[in-house]
Amino acid sequence: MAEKLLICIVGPTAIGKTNMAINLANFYGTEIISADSRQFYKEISIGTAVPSEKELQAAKHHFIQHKSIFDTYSVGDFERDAIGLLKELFEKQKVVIMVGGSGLYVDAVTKGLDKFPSIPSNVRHKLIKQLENEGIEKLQKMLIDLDPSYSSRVDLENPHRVIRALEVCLGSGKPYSSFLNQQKPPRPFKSITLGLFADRAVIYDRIEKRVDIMMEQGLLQEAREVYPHRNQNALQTIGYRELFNYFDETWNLDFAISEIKKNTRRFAKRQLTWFRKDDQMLRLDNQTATEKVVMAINTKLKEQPRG
RNA sequence: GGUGCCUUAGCUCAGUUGGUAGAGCAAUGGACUGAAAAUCCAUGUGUCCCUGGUUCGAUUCCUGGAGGCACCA
Repeated sequence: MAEKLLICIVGPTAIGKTNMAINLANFYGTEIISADSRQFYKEISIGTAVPSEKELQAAKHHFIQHKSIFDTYSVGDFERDAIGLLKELFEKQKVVIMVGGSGLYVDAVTKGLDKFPSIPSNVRHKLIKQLENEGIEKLQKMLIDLDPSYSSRVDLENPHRVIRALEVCLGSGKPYSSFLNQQKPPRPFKSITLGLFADRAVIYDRIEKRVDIMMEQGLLQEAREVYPHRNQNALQTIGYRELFNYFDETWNLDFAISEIKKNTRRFAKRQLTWFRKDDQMLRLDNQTATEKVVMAINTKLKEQPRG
């Protein structure tokens, strides 16, 4: 059986990933897996730049708006679902496209996460309460005690990191670090990653224009509909949080919009930091024509038989 | 046309009794294995408008210009 290939398209927000994915999917006659941690949720579409109706018809997409903001859906869930779907798709396809700006989610599919036991959600809730009431120092001490090895490596100032490690320690009775670096079974496909890039000024310009377009498309109304549920994790999302502050009357609308633009720029910068460290990536200008992209992929596959 | 005030980082401004400068915001670099569009760490980037003078030394004082604002004509 010929080897299966997953083509991943990554890059900062608003760079043109959706369009590239559709063009490649059509070229290979295949389907698209979305690896975008916010496009999963059906209640939020304008602010997450979900592909348009027309784009969704141009190629079959998966993991777009298949969840609700009331569901909890983690990277681990996504990894499991995506690998399951890929198994099906590769039965009829030689090539599948994956596209998304969430670097961790892309890595979960291509490289795999270590297996962790599932932890009851009340463990985390307790830790969050403890953080609020007693501060981070208490949690830092607990982690140093329960997992000295990991505590010497982790960013102890980062509450999310500390709480995650602690919930595993407390929920499993074993150190968080004991679950890391497991032998992972190799994926039954090879993958190649295309990184789309452009000058920073170009990216920022595209971001600003896209935010204006989102507002014209009715982002305000969409945000207002989910406003009562603002504490849901899925709504800790750029474009919604800022408008919630406007609904609160703590910000005026113009300021909220400029904050959306600023926070999107910073998000794009973080994405660039993440993707920059992948030295296997095939880096492409965001305007590269499809035929040239395909040629670049073929060249890359020849020079690097294993992926 | 006259008088007064202003010109310093991308922006708004502070400051140096003469020893080449610093805040806020913006920005930049980085970390990150089940919250990841989240979360966290670090960083001052500069013809101090131009010109000539005084001075060991001028962004600072003086001359002349340019631009801006205000008031008077």
